Amino acid sequence: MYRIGELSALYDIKADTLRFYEKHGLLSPSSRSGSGYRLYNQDDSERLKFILRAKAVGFSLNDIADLLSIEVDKSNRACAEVKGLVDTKLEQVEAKLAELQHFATSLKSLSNTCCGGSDSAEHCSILEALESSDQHIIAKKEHHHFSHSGHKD
Amino acid sequence: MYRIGELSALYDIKADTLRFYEKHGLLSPSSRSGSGYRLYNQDDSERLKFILRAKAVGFSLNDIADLLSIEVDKSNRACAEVKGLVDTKLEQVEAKLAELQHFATSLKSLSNTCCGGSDSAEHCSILEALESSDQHIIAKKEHHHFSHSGHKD
DNA sequence: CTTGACCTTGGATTAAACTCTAAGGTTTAT
DNA sequence: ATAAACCTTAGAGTTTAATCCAAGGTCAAG
Repeated sequence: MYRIGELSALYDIKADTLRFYEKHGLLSPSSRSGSGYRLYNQDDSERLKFILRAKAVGFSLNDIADLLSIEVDKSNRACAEVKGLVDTKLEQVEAKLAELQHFATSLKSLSNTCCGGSDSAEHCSILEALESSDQHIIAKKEHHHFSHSGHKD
Repeated sequence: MYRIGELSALYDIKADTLRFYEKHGLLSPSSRSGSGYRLYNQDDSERLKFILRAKAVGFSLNDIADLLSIEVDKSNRACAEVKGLVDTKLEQVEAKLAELQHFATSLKSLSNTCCGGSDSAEHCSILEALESSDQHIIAKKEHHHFSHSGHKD
């Protein structure tokens, strides 16, 4: 069991951020102490890790709320629906993956080819390195507000 | 040569966004028409594609400005410095890649294992699927304001 | 039994990244 | 030649995601 300060320290975020996520239905502590302190368990911590991961790779809190709703939604029904949601997100993730692999390749070739030592950096251009890129995968976001869960404290 | 409306249509963004990027030193049209219209060439278009790609995978405009500065910085000096910048970004990209691969794997197993048809979605939990995750790569951003290039129109 | 570091709330402020408005100039189509 | 659909600018407004503040309750150490 973590208190808000402990959990926030664990992930190097502000306690305020945790309260913010709670207010917006992303992460609620599984229990409260007698005096009302938030108490987060290991599952809560995993969920937070998930949120931060997803955020780090460019998903909005809206997107993440959608993803997390899958967990809430489980048990006996709407399995096809769930699969649909997952597959949509999977497509987005794979598009991002393709982008990133492209980046990584470009950056690597930049790092290797051009900057071997104290040589001239004549061709140090990311755009040059990327010039052979032609998938325009650039993810279009659908943005439906994520405050759809009536949490209001 | 594209005018602002053409280029923005090409990438499904607002013309305003292009002006915004210009104001913040991310992308300037290579020329102007007699009457002052912005005229973007193919290189400008490539640069924009790069910006949107980077944005889509979670880099801030600050980060992107850093990346693009590599291009500006080329020719004969500061090669080690450039390499340092590239390698830093490469680390970030690879951290994001690892995150995303994790996501993709989890989502795939979710899609395959659990949701064959109209069965129970009892185990449809992303968190369950992600439970074996233990790298806390969650990128910490350094945020130095990106309006360091004195473009002011 | 009080000091200081925690915690609570609601509401204000910030920063990044757009997005829009107002006031006006340009271009193309009828 | 004039309307519709572009373009220009400066500046205000919006959204997202925090982050801070004020007023106060809680708890462990001296």
